[in-house]
Amino acid sequence: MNIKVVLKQSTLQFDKEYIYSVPPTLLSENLLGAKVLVPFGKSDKSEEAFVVSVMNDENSPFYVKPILSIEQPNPVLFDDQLNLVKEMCRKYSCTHGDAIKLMVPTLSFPQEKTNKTAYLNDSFLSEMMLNEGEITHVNQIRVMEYLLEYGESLISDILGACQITSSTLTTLYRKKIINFSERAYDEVNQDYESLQLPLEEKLIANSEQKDSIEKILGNLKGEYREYLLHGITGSGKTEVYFQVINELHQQGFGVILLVPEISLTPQMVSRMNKRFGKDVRVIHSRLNQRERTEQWNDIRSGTANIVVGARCAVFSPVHNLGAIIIDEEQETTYKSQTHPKYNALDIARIRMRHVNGLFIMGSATPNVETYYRCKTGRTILLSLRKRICESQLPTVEIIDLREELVAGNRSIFSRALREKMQEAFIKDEQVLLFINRRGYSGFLLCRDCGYVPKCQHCSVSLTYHMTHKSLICHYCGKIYTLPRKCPICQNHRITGFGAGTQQIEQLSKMEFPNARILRMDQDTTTGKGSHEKILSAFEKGEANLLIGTQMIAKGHDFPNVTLVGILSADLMLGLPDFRASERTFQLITQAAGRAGRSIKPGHVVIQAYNVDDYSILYASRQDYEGFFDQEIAYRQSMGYPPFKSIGLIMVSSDTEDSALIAARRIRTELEGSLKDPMSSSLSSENLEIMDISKAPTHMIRNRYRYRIILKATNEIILASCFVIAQTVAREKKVMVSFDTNPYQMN
DNA sequence: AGCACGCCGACT
DNA sequence: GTCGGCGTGCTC
Repeated sequence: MNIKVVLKQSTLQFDKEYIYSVPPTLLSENLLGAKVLVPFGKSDKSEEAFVVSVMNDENSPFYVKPILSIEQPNPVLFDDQLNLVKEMCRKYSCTHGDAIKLMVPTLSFPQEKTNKTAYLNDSFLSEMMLNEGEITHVNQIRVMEYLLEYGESLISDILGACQITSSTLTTLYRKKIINFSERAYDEVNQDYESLQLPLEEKLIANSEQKDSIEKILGNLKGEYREYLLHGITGSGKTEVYFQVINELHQQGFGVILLVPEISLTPQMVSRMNKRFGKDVRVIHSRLNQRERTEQWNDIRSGTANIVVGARCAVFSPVHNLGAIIIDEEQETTYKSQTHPKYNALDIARIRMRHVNGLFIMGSATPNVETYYRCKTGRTILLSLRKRICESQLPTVEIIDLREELVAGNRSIFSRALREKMQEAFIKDEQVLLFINRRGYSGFLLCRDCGYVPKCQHCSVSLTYHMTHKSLICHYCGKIYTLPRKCPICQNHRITGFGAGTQQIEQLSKMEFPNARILRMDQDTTTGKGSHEKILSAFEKGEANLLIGTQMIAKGHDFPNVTLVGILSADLMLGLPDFRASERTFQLITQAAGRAGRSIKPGHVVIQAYNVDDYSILYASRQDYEGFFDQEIAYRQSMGYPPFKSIGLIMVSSDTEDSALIAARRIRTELEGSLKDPMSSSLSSENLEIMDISKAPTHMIRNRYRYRIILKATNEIILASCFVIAQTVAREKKVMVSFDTNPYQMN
């Protein structure tokens, strides 16, 4: 018998289906989706491969080699996953192996039953020994940066995340910078069988929720259906998900529920556990290889058939998959940043279409692309308009910061915001202050000559970390000491600039000496569960002012918050990104949704310079429809998604010249194929090639970056452009990466 | 990506 | 004569 296989390890140039024969001794029932070893190439080197089809006819056109062995006979990939692999190759121009690696855990060597962890030495942390003299190796810096960010972590996680071997850890241990410890197996892994189930009762749905549930479940006719649950925060989308999952589960279907970031949604996970007990498995990026494999095995074997997880969980091998639900579908975390740069929304659509199931999205501020699908009838729109508890929508006030300047107020707090904050504190009510993460990270500036310290390896300003008294490059992770004086003009007036969360905290302390302040950002959320700690401390009223980035808008309900301030709502509008307006609208709407979640009326103060921008105006009125109408007109006139697909080719090399030369070559190559109708499907009708430009971050990790932006009528066109780019890159020995419809344009 | 083939210059 | 440079092309 003959089979077609694809290689786990290959490149675009030779990635295709290869035909092999199966010797009679190896014949088995379940070959489709199995993992096999095959002899490959002139030297017959043993390669890992996956069976993608079993051929009935024996008359293969060429000589076929027999496979060597069957590694895993039970299908490692289900039929719908095999289909997904093919679609991903087409859509993202990745290899079969690239796609498959997202679907199977890569447990290369057996691991011990204990979980060894490493953490930064306390004395090291307190003495702040961070300086360039002692730690010079990039790998060691990476580890320290990782541990600073995540706290105590599993060794396997560190090795994987920092791309290092254990020798680096040994060195750091010898230098007394880190320590090791061991945690018991059970601490990390729940014992699902002994998990006693105080199963949560289902709540009574209100009429809107009931209507949505009925519409979704009424359509179980074995046809593909796609829904958008459009509901403001607090309208009870979660309960709709749960009742749908419950019904499908009763009927024997499996379900995948995606959430933006597991660590921000502990309630969702615990409610799922309470509701569906031992049938639930949780998948997220903090799992180590063995934990991941265990969860995956339980799902693949059918021991559990409900999966909650982050982006990567969309590939789970769930039996009889009935639905994929994506909560907060507008979140950027659903788009992968590494090749293949898939979007979980697209993956879910492909999978559910193939199995004729349900694809359900939920959001208060849907992606423009998603809402457009509703308008064109491809997605069924279900609206939840009422908040469950009888709370009122907050009142919104827009402050023009230019007028504040004219009035002589150069503080980051407008007069109105300061007044409202004082009022709230007097009434013993709570305040949330949002700052825009992007463009707001603090950096160091010489007040005399204007010098800003930059990373030696990346063309970005270094971020000032007050807690570690150091400068850290957010691109490569290198840590620098804080200069005492300006290296250019030797002056000492070199200080922090830009309103990072830390500066805002300090300014708030000065303005409101009586406020009890909590801050939530990268620095205060190291270690597991720290998000949760800060949020619940605030919920309990241990502070009356919480300052943070968008992350404070998620998860918790704060009934005593009556005032929300957005310090600079329009910072993102200046970015060269076609999604800037959409992101601004989403930020404001989300932030506003945090005000007045109970009987007390809420108030929102939006500070901005571009107060006339439609994203700010519509957000202040909580008018999604109005925003959408204007935004979709803009997208159409400019030829942006969903009307056309944007492709981004990034060429990088260790010299400026070679990167630019390769980028030019790619561009001429692409232009050539436009004019040559015989060679490809590309034409000037379906593809527009922009000029080469320096990437906004021109250098990262010592590599120079140029980009070419493409506008095409569909994504398949882009995929063929990427193949051309890839071929040129191989010739010119440079690196290329590509992205379709990126969420960030840098 | 590897790896073999193949076609030229330098060398024991 | 042969060793080895790396340009080109193939991998069931």
